[in-house]
Amino acid sequence: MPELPEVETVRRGLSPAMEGVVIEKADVNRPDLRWPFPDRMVERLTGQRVDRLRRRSKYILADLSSGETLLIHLGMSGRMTVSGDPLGQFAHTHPMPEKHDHVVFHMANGARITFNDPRRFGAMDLLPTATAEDHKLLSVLGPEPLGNDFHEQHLVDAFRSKNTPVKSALLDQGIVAGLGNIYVCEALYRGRVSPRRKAGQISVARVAALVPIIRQVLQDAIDAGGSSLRDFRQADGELGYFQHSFDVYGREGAPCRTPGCGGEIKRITQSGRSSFYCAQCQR
DNA sequence: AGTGTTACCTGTGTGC
DNA sequence: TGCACACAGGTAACAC
Repeated sequence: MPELPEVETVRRGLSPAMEGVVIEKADVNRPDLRWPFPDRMVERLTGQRVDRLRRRSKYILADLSSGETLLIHLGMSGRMTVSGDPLGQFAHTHPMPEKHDHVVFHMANGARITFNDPRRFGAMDLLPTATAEDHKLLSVLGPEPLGNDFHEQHLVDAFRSKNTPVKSALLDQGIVAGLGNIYVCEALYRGRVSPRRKAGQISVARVAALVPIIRQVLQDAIDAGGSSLRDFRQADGELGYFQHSFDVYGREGAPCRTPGCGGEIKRITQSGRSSFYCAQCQR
């Protein structure tokens, strides 16, 4: 489950194989992922040109020439990989079909895009492009963390009356859209804020400081091609590299990297998820 | 209303 | 090797 940087990495990888290209055929190999696929999905995709691939939070949006948009979510374990395009940018030969290859797009340029998702927490839907932001999954989202609507005042206002731990607040997609467990941990470490602190109890200055930190963490991860843990692959099947840059995530028991801190990274559970942090320098 | 917990799935790693 | 168990990047539906 890719968070925003991983989804953006996938989108960029798919773009040269899909944008401006007609979907010649779509294989839909099961009736559902997390939810049932939309009615007549194969018919509504076949013959449509992908005019643009966009991203909103962790969703990939493919605007089709029919006036509909294909919404794709990778859930926890979803992958989309490209094979066999005629430009030779990707692997030349198509791989053998694998278990959990739920949807396959056969593009008119010879590329094949395979959606594989073992846990099936992913989703796909078709919606009118003109009113895409009204879709129930998108209408509840807060601002894009890398966009202009995510600014210091927004986060200060969102946190002001929150009695919940800042960890939960930053995971709340209605406050800011696209962060997940990893990047929240990393951003709080860089901001020296304890994940246990109540959001409404942090000083305005420290909340404001989190905004550029969040942007930077995400941008650093995008620049590294995302993080590859168990499941994530870029669209060309390559690994991302940002996992080597984690300061706290997955580093339970390891020394804190803050110069002179001397603390040790701890793991605690907050609302069912692991939080990694240094209790010494994150307050 | 706001907040925490559970459930949806399969795969993998660990310890016995 | 086999087995049980904990855990995994998300999010919606619950139960307070």
